[in-house]
Amino acid sequence: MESAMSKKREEEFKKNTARLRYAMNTSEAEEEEGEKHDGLLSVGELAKFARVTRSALIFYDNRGLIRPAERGDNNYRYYSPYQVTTANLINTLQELEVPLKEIADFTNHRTPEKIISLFSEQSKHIDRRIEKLLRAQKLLLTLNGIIEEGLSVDEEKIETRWNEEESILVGPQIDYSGGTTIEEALLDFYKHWDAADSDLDLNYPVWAIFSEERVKRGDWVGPDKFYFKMPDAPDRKPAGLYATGYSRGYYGQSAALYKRLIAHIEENGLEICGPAFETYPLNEISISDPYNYLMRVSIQVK
Amino acid sequence: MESAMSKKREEEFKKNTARLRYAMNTSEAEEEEGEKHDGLLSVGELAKFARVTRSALIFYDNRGLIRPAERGDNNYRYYSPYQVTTANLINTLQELEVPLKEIADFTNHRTPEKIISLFSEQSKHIDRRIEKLLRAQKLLLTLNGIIEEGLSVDEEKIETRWNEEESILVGPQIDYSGGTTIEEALLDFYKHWDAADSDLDLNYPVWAIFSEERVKRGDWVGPDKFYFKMPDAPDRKPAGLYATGYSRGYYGQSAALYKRLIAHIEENGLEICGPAFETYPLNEISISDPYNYLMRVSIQVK
DNA sequence: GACCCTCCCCTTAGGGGAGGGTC
DNA sequence: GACCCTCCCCTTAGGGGAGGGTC
Repeated sequence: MESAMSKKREEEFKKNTARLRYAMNTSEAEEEEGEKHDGLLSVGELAKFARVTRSALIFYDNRGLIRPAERGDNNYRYYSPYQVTTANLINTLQELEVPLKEIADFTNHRTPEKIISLFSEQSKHIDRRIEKLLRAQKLLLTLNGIIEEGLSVDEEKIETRWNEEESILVGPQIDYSGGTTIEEALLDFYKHWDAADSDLDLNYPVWAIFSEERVKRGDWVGPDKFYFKMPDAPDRKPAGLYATGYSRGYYGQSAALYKRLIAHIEENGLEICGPAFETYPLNEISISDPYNYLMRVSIQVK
Repeated sequence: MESAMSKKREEEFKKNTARLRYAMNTSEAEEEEGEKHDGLLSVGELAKFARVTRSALIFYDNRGLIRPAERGDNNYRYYSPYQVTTANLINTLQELEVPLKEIADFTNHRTPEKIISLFSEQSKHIDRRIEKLLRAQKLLLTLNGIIEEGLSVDEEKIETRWNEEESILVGPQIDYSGGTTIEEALLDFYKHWDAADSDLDLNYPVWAIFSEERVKRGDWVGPDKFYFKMPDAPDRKPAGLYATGYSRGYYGQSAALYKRLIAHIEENGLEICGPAFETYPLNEISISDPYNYLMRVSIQVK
């Protein structure tokens, strides 16, 4: 590694070091005979400064990532304090999930140009990772909001209330003509968005819409459309007056709830004026027993 | 797991399903004899929708994370489309580095309360991770700026220019009275900040200040203070006129450069009016040969 | 031909000793 | 007593086959 050129520099360096020792009031003899390692660090010490474990440093030594500046007669590792920088750099790259092999490649053949391109690539990578984390966070908070609502609700009562607009992503009209089952329709829904936009976050809950006409007909077996309940989506569940009720059961066991809702609507002299939204605030995400999911149906009324 | 209560619900469910089959125009016989798995997914299909590999799903099955809804007579795995949700949730938690064992614990004993606390804990965790990433990014971009400057510079020329203020973090005055070496002083510098603030980012480059008096005396062996070159730090390298020169060599081989700088200052009728800042734009981070680091000395003049 | 099944071996980045020597 | 050394075995989350059966 060291060229003839740098051999020359090394000699010059030793002269300088001698001068330095003189200035620092230490002698070469003192340093060599007693095997002192002034200003050098043991593994444990470097570990402390670089905030890694001893075993990690031994591992890095074996992998050629940071070789100790010296080995004592006792085979102890002695590191120069400048190696704190190197250890820190390795840590930073590790945090960014650069594999050790790549880090070793870089540190063993480093040039300013390579380092610049490594760093700016990693910086872009950080941007992408932050975006991903923010997306995941939005998902978690959305799910939490839904579950909290599910817990806070009076499951027996049917109420008619004003609901605000909600951001949703609605899928295509479901076609049952070929004997399609609900499960197949749900798969088609996933396929639809999977094909449409590979960047879409398919992790949001999928719920169902029953058209006004279908609800009035008393046909609440298969929904008209599925939709994602997700923020920043292009579609809207319209604001308005909704009669809302709850029930426990598995997906689709909503017939009794629809009947109760319709009875309530009639008793209160209201009229259905929009689709029904069938949602599952407590489903397989938070409930083990599949026959105990909490469903919620809201029908737009006036 | 399934209680007596839910046994009853299951029966009810089967009645509903029968109704559903009727509505959907399929018969029970058709489903049972031919071993059709309508609306169910094979491993490969679920893998596609959930955006994981087949082997990951097999692994999850073995670990009890997602068991297929059914096994065929051929021992094939068949998943319900609702399990896409579960798979997605597992993915999200994995991205957040929740270990599989913990995920399994949660999904096998999930309750709404546990899920809420898991999600909100993870959400806070995301905040912390984003902070860390932004810190790492700031470091990388700072280092890149320094290296780029090192590459773009004319190493031969000495120039006197106006420099803007720079944000730095200055360590304590170095005491050489006990025969302290520079290496030991550097260690003390790290120890100082390590003890002072455990949250400090010690990964920024460490450079040296030589006081005006020391420079004028021609004593450029040991610096007066070390400092971190870092953004958002409390101290300042003052704005002003600086004579700046470059040289190649190892740490501390700066004597010749100081002499050239002082000669330049005298020739140009300038006068030293502040400390010298000795920095290493290209050091072990980007250069392999330790005798070829690029150093830069700036002396404040008027 | 494309999928699916069950082994079985391999990988990354160390952690945690055991057994023995050193400051 | 606190550190350091070199083995050596173990872990997580699968990936990549081999060898054999299924749609």
